[in-house]
Formats: sequence, structure tokens, C-alpha cells
Amino acid sequence: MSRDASDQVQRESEPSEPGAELTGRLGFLFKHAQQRLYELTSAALAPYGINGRELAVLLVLDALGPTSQQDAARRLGVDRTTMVALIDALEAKSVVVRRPYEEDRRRNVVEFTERGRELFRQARAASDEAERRFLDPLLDDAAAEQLKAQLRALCR
Amino acid sequence: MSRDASDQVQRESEPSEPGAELTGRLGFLFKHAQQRLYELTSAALAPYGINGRELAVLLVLDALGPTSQQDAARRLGVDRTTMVALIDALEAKSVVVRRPYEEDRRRNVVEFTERGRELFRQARAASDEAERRFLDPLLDDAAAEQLKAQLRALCR
DNA sequence: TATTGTTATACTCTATAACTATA
DNA sequence: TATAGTTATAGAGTATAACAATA
Repeated sequence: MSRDASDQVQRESEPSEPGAELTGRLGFLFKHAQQRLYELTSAALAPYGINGRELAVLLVLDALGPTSQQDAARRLGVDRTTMVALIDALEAKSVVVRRPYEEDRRRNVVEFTERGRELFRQARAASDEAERRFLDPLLDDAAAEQLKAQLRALCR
Repeated sequence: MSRDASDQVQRESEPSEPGAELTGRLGFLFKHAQQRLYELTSAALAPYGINGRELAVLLVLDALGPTSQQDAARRLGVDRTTMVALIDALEAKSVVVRRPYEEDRRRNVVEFTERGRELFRQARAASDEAERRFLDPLLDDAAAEQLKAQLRALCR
């Protein structure tokens, strides 16, 4: 990366490129940045047979340990009915299993299978690598970290 | 604080807050930042009876002048069949009109109505204000501009 | 043959409501 | 009564395929 910082910093507050009325808007920028991240991540995860949403479920399971579907749904910020389908898909691929929870038989415990845990480790590494490639256009690691910090601030 | 040493090691680029495995990921950050921007923008546009996608169409029309649906669709990066429905909605609200284009009668020309142009000006201002509120958690205007510059770099 | 607008259709992601079995 | 999981269903947003009119 050998570009001058001034190439990337927007000096004035009015963009001057043609079409910036649209392409300079936050909604447009977020949509397209996200689209690009989605493409990179999808390609990176394809060899493992899971998608980004399923990896997110696995990250939650890894963080929480064996968990009820409801807890995982809350943690992920999705509806519990959405979680049913996500776990269905992961269970069909033998990445996780549902176990009855004896102490409260309304619940399932969801946990990794042995090969599911190994698949998760590899898929997470592939996704990490995709994130790094996504961030590659930024100047350096400090810029990448700052972007993350700003996004964190914007999520309340 | 007398935990095992391995608990206290501050790793290099790993965030240490609980749950950061998920919430520190770019996909998660983008999704939630965008969700927040969506909520603010939706609320800001509601009084004008249009949504963010429709405002994007109007921004394209404003940038291009009277345009065919296909040109507008290309500029926006959506399918021409998607544009049909978008123009349908805007025309139903008398914000734009379709006019036959005499030089090439396969085409329509889409353009603002008089009150549509005025509504657009006000809606755009409201959306701008929503963007500013969205960016409010950032330190200052320079940080906001830098975020935009970084997003632009990430969209290729 | 190719292009513009259109319709019909389908797919993805997600949520709400209602059912069941448990508590 | 309340909760966990499930099913059925619906809505938003989008795309593909096929058609009519026109070039």
C-alpha cells in the first residue's frame, strides 16, 4: 500500500465526482460495502458448505457453549422461529445436534458435533481471511481498526 | 484480580469484551450500523410518504434528468423489472410521471412532477439530517468524512 | 435480432400467530 | 399462565423468463 493519505480523505464536505449525489450517500455506501463483504465471505465459506448466517450461529454456540435455541436466537438478534430453520440446516449437515435438556424438557440443547467443531474452526479462519481481503483497500491496519471502532460506535 | 495469567494476557488484535467473537465481526457491525441508519432514515422520510429506495430513484432522476427506466435501473444497480415497481409506486403518488418518448417509442421518459420535485427537495433534506444524526456518535466531522472515504474505498 | 417495458413467477430472509409440550 | 420449540403463513425485496411493441 503506497498511496498518499490525501488520495483517500475527502477534503471538502461536497463530493465533486459525477453521480456523487447518489454514490456519496451513506445508505448507498453501506449497501455496496456490505455487498462486497458478502461476496467475499460467501466465496470463502462455500468450500465448507455453510453461509455467513450459519457461521454467525456457530460463533454464538462457540461463545455460549451448549445452549438453548432461544438463548442463541436472543444473542444473534433474530426471532426464535428463524433460529429453528438455521439449526435445522446445521443439523442436516451434521455440524450441530439437538439434545433434549433433561432439567427442563421444553428446551433443546444445541451443541457442536465433533466434525462440526473442526469445520467451524476452518470456516472461521476462512471468514477471517475474507475480512482481511475486504479491508485491503484501506491504508493500513490502523485504518482498519479505526473503521471497526467507528462502526461499533454507530451501532449505539 | 487474581486469575490465571493466560486470562490476563492482552492479545494483539483480539478485542476483549465478552461476546466480541460475534459482535466484533465486520458482517455483524455492518448489518447493525445499516439497520440503525435504516430506522433513522425511514422515520425521517415517513412524513413525505416515500422510503429510502424511492428516494434513491429520485436522486438518480435528479442527477440524470428525464431518463428511461432502463437507464435509471442501471444507474441504481437494480434489475429493470424492479424499476417497474419502483416507478409504479412513485407514479401512484404523483411524484413522477411516465411520458412516451417520441424518438424511440419503446421507451418511457420518467420525470418529476412539479410537486414531486418539491417533495424530493424536502425529503432529501430530511434524509441528510437523518444521516447527520446517524453519524453523531462519531467524534467530529473529520471522523465522519473519513468513514465515508473508507467506505468509498471498500466499494472497490 | 436486439431492446424497453411489462407480467408472472419464484426465491431468500424474516417476522407474526397459533399449536404442542412442558413448566 | 408462561416458556421453548415448531409449523403455517405472509410480507419485503429481489431476480429470471417470457411476452408485446418497437427498433
